[in-house]
Amino acid sequence: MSRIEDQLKEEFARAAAAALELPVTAGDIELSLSRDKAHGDYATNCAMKLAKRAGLKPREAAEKIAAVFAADSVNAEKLEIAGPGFLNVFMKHDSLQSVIPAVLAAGSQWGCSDSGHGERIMVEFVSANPTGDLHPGHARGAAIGDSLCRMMKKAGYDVLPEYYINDAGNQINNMAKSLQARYLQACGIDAEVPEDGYHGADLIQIAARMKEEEGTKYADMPKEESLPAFRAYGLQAEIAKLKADLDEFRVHFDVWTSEQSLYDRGLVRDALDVLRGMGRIYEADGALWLRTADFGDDKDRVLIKSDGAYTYFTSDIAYHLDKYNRGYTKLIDLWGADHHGYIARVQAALTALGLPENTLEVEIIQMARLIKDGQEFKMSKRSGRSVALRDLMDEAGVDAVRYFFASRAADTQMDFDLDMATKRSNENPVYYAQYAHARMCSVLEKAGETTGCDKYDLINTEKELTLLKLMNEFPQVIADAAASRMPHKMVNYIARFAQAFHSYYNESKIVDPGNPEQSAQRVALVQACEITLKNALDCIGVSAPEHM
RNA sequence: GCGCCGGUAGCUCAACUGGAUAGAGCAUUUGACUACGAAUCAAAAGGUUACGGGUUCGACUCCUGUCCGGCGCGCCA
Repeated sequence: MSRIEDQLKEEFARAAAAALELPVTAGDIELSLSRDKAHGDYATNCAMKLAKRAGLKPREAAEKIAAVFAADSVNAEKLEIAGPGFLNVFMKHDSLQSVIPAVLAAGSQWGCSDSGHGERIMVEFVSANPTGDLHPGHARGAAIGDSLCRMMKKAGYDVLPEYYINDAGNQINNMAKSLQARYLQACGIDAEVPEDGYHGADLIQIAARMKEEEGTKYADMPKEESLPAFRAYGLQAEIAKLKADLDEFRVHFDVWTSEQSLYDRGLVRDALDVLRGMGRIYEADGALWLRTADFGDDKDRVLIKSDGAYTYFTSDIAYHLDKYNRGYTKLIDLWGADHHGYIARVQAALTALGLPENTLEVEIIQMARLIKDGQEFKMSKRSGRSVALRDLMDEAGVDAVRYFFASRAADTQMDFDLDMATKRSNENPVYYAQYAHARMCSVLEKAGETTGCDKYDLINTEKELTLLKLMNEFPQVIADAAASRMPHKMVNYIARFAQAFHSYYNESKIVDPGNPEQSAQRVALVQACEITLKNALDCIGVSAPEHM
């Protein structure tokens, strides 16, 4: 897709192999956009990388490669050796210009590639317990996970986003008891939410709706007897709410898997049988243990407690085995930072099951502190006073929240400044990018219908060439962000691209009746920019408005 | 005590996974609306990359020691 970069890599590989007499492939060549125009358009450090293997000094290796590099074959103007051994390529303008018709032809598909080679990947994320509202940490995971899935699809992976519903554990009983208390309160009966229950406001609303729909018939029942009804009602209400909130947040899951269903379908028992057959489990202290310590965990872990109940760990093993058995060779899990201690034991369990190394890849989503009025906004489980995803969406809007969460690397703690996110002004970076898009649309509107040009030889100012290079880079940026699981790289790209366009816009008159040929070419350039920026924003699920 | 993540400009964060002079936004200062949208642009200022040692052509990045912050270490989920 990124024709120029691929061609350059191949030519460098050929030249290096011939000059240094080493086996070098295009995959070994790192190519980067030069930041300083004195360093040309593209640069590679391959001479320095290969020098040691060739037994040469970096500079000597660079000279040898440069001597056999065929600049003409890749439409390059010239090649220069610089600094300790960098090879800088200066491209002919027409090779950069050719990106414009490529973008116009590809349209909404521009940026897609097959760099993922159709690899089957399941991405499991959010997976919050159905016991309350989604908090900022979940929102961060949702924004990152969904952006990742969007980009992996564009980069040619066969990706499946999935949500795991923890509907089988004690926490559901606690939720049921809490809902029961709220229901009784709604019926005017004195009742208290248990100490270890859920105190969030959402259960008050659910209780009110339950009373409305089913009346007060549970008020007179013994608590034990009515509990299953609260459990069932609460579960479906919480799950429906999760789906609605995530839907509004533009986060989509192809599959929702229920933990309880793993038991119902016998998958937990099956997984246990497999482990038993492999001799990985033993009994001690009345419980059943898995030998995770043999596979890198600190100690062995309990699968069945002495009271006969399964642990969460056991169903989780069954779940991951099921994912694998469904044909996914790569399993990506996004977990909150407070679960990082759990990684070693799950990895150990999968190794014990005989799954290939590195089948499971856990990405840790670090905490997000909420800053309001310049101070940290702490949330309290007890009072149920906390900020939910819904609050964030209401206050700041989906675009701003998604953009902000996607803009930071997942594994670093971050502050979410509500005051800034709420501002609909230039202090908020998402508007900068969206405004660039609106401006492009505005220009195109003024220009009227366009069909592109035969050539783009008049697109050659410095700022125009910058835009061309950025567009050339786009498919590679998606592929990189997907492969490295770093959606924030796309946000960086968006910011750079918007900046380049704003700068160009202020410098140049685009629609100019007095200069029809140049005008037509520039309009086509803007059209290609609009497609690129829109597709880039789509990678992180942010809208590209035509007017603001 | 052990483990994981982090410490970069006044603040919030980047840095193409070892590359050239460490970059953006906000805040501060200066200039630009009689051109397609000023939610913009142009420019200035701001740094011993927590601290020491090591590895090499080259270190914010890798190794090692110390200090600081967050999180985790259950027959909970």
